[in-house]
Amino acid sequence: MTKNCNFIEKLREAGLRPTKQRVKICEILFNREKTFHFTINDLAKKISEDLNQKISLATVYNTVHAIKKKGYLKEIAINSDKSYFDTNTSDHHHFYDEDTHELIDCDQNDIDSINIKNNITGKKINSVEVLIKVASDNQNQN
Amino acid sequence: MTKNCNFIEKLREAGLRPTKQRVKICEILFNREKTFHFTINDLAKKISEDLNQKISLATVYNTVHAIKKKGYLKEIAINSDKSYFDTNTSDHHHFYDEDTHELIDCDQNDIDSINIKNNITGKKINSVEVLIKVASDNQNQN
DNA sequence: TTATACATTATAATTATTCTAAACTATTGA
DNA sequence: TCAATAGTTTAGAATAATTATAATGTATAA
Repeated sequence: MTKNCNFIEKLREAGLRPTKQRVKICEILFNREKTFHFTINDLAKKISEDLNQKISLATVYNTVHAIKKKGYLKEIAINSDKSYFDTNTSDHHHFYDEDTHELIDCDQNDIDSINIKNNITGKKINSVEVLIKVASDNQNQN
Repeated sequence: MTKNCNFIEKLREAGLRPTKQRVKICEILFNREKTFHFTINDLAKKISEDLNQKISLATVYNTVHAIKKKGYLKEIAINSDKSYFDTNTSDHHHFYDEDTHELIDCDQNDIDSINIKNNITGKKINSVEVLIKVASDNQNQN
């Protein structure tokens, strides 16, 4: 239960009230060795599996977005009807497996750093993300 | 009207029957100097503005996807509830203006070519896309 | 030109996400 | 401690993008 206190502090620092629901969601998202990717649907399913108590879908959306706004989650742009999130907020890129619809972190060594030589005038760059779409060799693209 | 014949040929070559609707959509998409970006909604609106006759939304979706499958359109991954398409099918990257929700082609000179040093085993790379999100300097990042 | 396979259409269905308004809860300060 | 209040959760409705359906229409091949 010391873990919970951990998240309570974290949420408080982020200016988010540490409600039961938020703490539970933080546990699921951050109380693990490795970072991971998820959709809201994945998360909602995991919540109802791991907990005996349910959290309203609207709350899951609100909470994920609140946490994301504070910078503890990244949203990954993929062509899909779903939004993907990443608990790894460091600067990194992704492979997207079009067969399995799985997102995979791209190791820093897998790709040279991206160098933008010209930006749009009057704008600042918020993010630079590379998405590498892959699929089985024998499968037709798309 | 020679233009139409042009698209009729193109569609036929792609194995798509050159129906009235498909030809009309091709005209709107490809009968112009510069390539451009659009959402299905943009396109549907433009159709009903330019033509006196309407094309069913379902047909717009079907046609765009059929044309895309043949490689005459690219779909661009943006974090959004909408799908963006690009009539420029060459290898290039994008700026996305978060203020105006506008997609802007990234010139080849604006960015060094991307070099993937390690791919996922057993998969082939279908595409490598860079999305550079920009916004006004004085605006807070989302 | 006629059969047939493919397309179009309006509308219903589906899915992801956001909104709403009522009930609830964490926090603040008396 | 306890009430006031500001922020949160919730179920369900609303919205928006997209896909499915099934009837009607049309291009094409023989």
